[in-house]
Parts: sequence; C-alpha cells; structure tokens
Amino acid sequence: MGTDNQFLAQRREKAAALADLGVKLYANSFQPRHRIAELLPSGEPLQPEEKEAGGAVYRVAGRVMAMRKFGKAAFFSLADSSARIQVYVRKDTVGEEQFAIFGKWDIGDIVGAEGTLFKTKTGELSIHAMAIAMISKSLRPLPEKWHGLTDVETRYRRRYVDLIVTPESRATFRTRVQIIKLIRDFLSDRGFMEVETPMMQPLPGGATAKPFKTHHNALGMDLYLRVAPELYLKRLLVGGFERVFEINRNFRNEGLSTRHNPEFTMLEFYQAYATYEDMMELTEQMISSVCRQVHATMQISYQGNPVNLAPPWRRLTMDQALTEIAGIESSLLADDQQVIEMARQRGIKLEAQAGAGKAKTELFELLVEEQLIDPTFITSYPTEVSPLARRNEENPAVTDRFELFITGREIANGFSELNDPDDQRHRFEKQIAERGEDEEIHPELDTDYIRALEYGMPSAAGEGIGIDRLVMLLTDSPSIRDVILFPHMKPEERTAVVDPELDA
RNA sequence: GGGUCGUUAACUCAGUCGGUAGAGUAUCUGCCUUUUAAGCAGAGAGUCGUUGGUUCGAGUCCAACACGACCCA
Repeated sequence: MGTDNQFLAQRREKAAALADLGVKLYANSFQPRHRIAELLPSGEPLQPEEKEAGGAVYRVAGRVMAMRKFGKAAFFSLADSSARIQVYVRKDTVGEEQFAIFGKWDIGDIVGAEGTLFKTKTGELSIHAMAIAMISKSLRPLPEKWHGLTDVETRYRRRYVDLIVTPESRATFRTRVQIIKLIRDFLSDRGFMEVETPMMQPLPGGATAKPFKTHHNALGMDLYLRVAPELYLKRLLVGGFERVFEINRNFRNEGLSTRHNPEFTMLEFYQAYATYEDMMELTEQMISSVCRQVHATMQISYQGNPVNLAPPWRRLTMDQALTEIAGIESSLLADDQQVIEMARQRGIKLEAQAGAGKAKTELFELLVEEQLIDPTFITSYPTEVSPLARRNEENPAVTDRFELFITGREIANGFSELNDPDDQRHRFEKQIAERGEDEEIHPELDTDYIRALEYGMPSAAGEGIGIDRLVMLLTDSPSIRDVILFPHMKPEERTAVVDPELDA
C-alpha cells in the first residue's frame, strides 16, 4: 500500500519490536505524581550543572515533543497539560536494557519519566531520568517542530493535532472555558440560577431563524432543534423563578461564515422586576469584568485595532445612530415613506408588507453597524422587528430594547419583556401573516406560551449574548471556527486511499 | 448563490518559457554521554486535490467538480 504509510509502517515495526522486548505499548500502570508545572519554580534557582539539593525524585507523564539523541545519551522534551520540561536519559543511568527500549521511542509517544532535577550547562532545568516508561505508542508523525500546523483546514478538522502542537490554540480554548466560568460565577453571585430547557422543541420559537428539523420515531412527530431558549426561560419566570440563565447551544439552519456556525453557544438570562436599562448596566459590568479578569485590562485589541471595554459604554437610540453616524437628517427619519424610500434607494430589498421600522433597521445594519467598534448600546428598536419586546410607554412604535455592538458585530440583544398576553398574541399573529412566504421559517402560534402569559408573568427583562463572538473578541480570534473546538466542516473527500487498519 | 485565491512528501514551502519532481524539518542507517531549530555522513519517501481536455509531452495551459480561505449577496 504505500502512500500515507511509510511512517505508519515504520512505527508499527518499532511498536512490534518493543512488544518483542516485553514493553506494553498501551500500559495503564504508570501513575504520575507531579504535574510538570510544579517542578519548574521549585525552591532556590539552580545554577547551571547544579543538581537540586536533597535529590527529590519526581514522576511525570506526558507527550514526547522533541528528541535529541547522542548515542549513549539523549534529551527529549516532555509536555503535559501544565507545561514542558526536558528529560535527560543516559545509558549508564537507566541501564542497557531500558536504553535499548528508549531507542524505539518516537516523537509523539506518551511516556512517563522518574528522576531528579538538575540544570544543564546551558541552564535548562531538566529531569535526569532514573526510570522511563512507555504509556501510549504514537503511530503517526506530528507536524514540524518549527512551523507547526498552519493549514487552518487541518487545524479545524484534526483539532487534536492542533491542540498538541499549537500553544495559541490551547490558550484560546482555555480562555474560552475561563470566560464561561466567569460568566456563570457573575450571574450566580447575583442570584441567577442556571437551568436547562429543551433543545428539541415542537415549535421553534424565540427568534426569527431557520430551524433544523428532526423526527421522533416513537412519537411519530417532527421536532425542531431550538433556535433560541427564550420562550421556555420566560415560562420559568411565570413559574416563579425570578432570575434564570442558560448557557447552551442554539441551532440555525443558515449559511456558514467566519461569524456563523450552525450550532453556537448562547447565554440567555432573565430577571423579574428589571428593565432593559438594568440589563445594559449588568452587561457592561459583566463583560468588562470578565475582560479584566482574563486580560488584567479593559483596553484590548482586536485584529490590530484598539477596543476600549471600560464602562460606561456609549448609548444611542437607533434614530440617533442613523443621524450621528450615518448622517441621515432626523426629519427624514420621522417620515415613514421617506425611510422606506431611502432603504429602496440603497438597494435594500423589502417585502411588500415591510414597514418603516423594518426599513430603518435594515438601513442601520447597512450604514452603522460596522462602525461601532467600542462597545455601543443601540436602543429604541422598532416594534415591528421586536416581536417579544415590551413597547415603550411614550412611543409604542419602538420597544424597550437594545442591542450591543463591539468591533462592528452584534454581541448581545436584550429587552424589557412583553408580558401582556393579548399584545403577544396579536404580534405573533402579525408575524405569522407577514412571514407566510418563507416556508423554512415555520411561524406557528405557540399557544402554550400565550397560555403561560395568561397566568401572569412578572415584569422582567432578558438578554442573549453570543458566547462564541464574545470569545472571539476576548481571544482576538478572526473566525468563529477558532473558538469552537470542533467547528462544522463539510466531509473530507474520501479517496481511494484506505487506511491499512481499515483494510485488514 | 456570485467573485478572487489556494490545494505539490508526514509538516512548512519552492517549482522559471509546457520537457519526465525539489528544499528544510520529520523519518531510516552509521558516528556521537549536557543538547536544545544539536551536529556530521549517507538513504528512502510523491496518484503534484479529483476527473476530463489541449499537446509529441501537463505540477505548469483549458474545463468541470471537491475541499478550504477571503470578499460580496
């Protein structure tokens, strides 16, 4: 067979040779007693060629990342999840038999080592191995030690390899975990309880988006993967849980891009007796404090451009943004026909039923959005595009809603919740009437949600934050695929080359 | 969906005017007991994304397709 397998064949030969020498290739008996990071700053710094006083014995395990052999001695670098350290192996220390076995080791093998600490001539802290052990034999070569893995497609498809060889990638995903933990802590500290609501829903509600459809065999019914948890979380407000949040996946059956993955992680939270203004306050505090805890500063840069996350953040109504940033005269914005005409002139395609609110929102997206680099709350969204938000008491054409933009991207969306069941029913019905043409978006009246509101939902405000986009911002990642461990990829083309292990 | 660019050894990349495939790392063999992108000497490794076409001859030119990146809708 050939091609792929010069390396596989060589390593299998070595593996067989090791087995002949009585070495277990996939042993489960080596127990490390130390993480490598624990050894690094131990006590007083050693001088070059000095051994650690007391000669304490350390026992570590990890992956062989580099190997430098010298006949009867060798250095290899060993990486565990905490750090890397160099291990020095000498024939006269480990013995002839072990040294012969060591000769069959490869870069990429997972191994254990036990020994004392010393510093080499050149000043690198190292373990002088007294004993070494094979833990798991690697059959495939790792990418090059110097350039690493730069092909983004391979990095996404074989994330395991990326994580082995790309420190930045490991750092990004550690930061992601940290960010999510900080958000959980932030909300828990403020009395929010974390809940899980259905991901498989009979009616996909809570957002205008195309859902994935699936089927329950035993029930003989179609189900949809959720596009948002919103309507379930608000049912919990009805139930008396006054502060709830959920961090979990949503699914949208739409295009892929550097900012869109079919499944993505959303934080949604709801607070009874709060308004959208409280939510803006909370959001400012949450994101800026997460940033400070991650980066020790609120002045960060994203893709080479500075971003200042220090509160307070700018707040503009949509009309103000269109006037101040897009330069549209405020008198024009007051005239519905003029707004629709402006949108048409700019090439925005509007459905026949679309009103000025929709047109205004489209103009905003076209002319303003990407210019909002430092965090900016945009408020007073048209009621027409905000079916779940409470109307403003002075101006019922707009809602008590905001969206947060950073680096030109929508990061969060929040509003005072509509809790009038009759108004909600009317808006759903209007929405259904207007979306009739798009068969992929299934607008159906969620009568149970209306029924829940009829029991009475406290006044409340809620918000959704796109976690992936927030992580992109805080890890300076250009693509959503850089912050999702296993982003969706089209299948690799299956060629005639068959892996030998599958060909047996 | 449209446009541009990319796909060559395990990895990172060259490949001129169309003339039979190159480097570094990695691997293998030999030497080497403090190296660290170890060193020295030698060797092996390729369906040039896939399928067609043009040509005496295609990694190179043309077309379609696949996958990816970027831009646009």
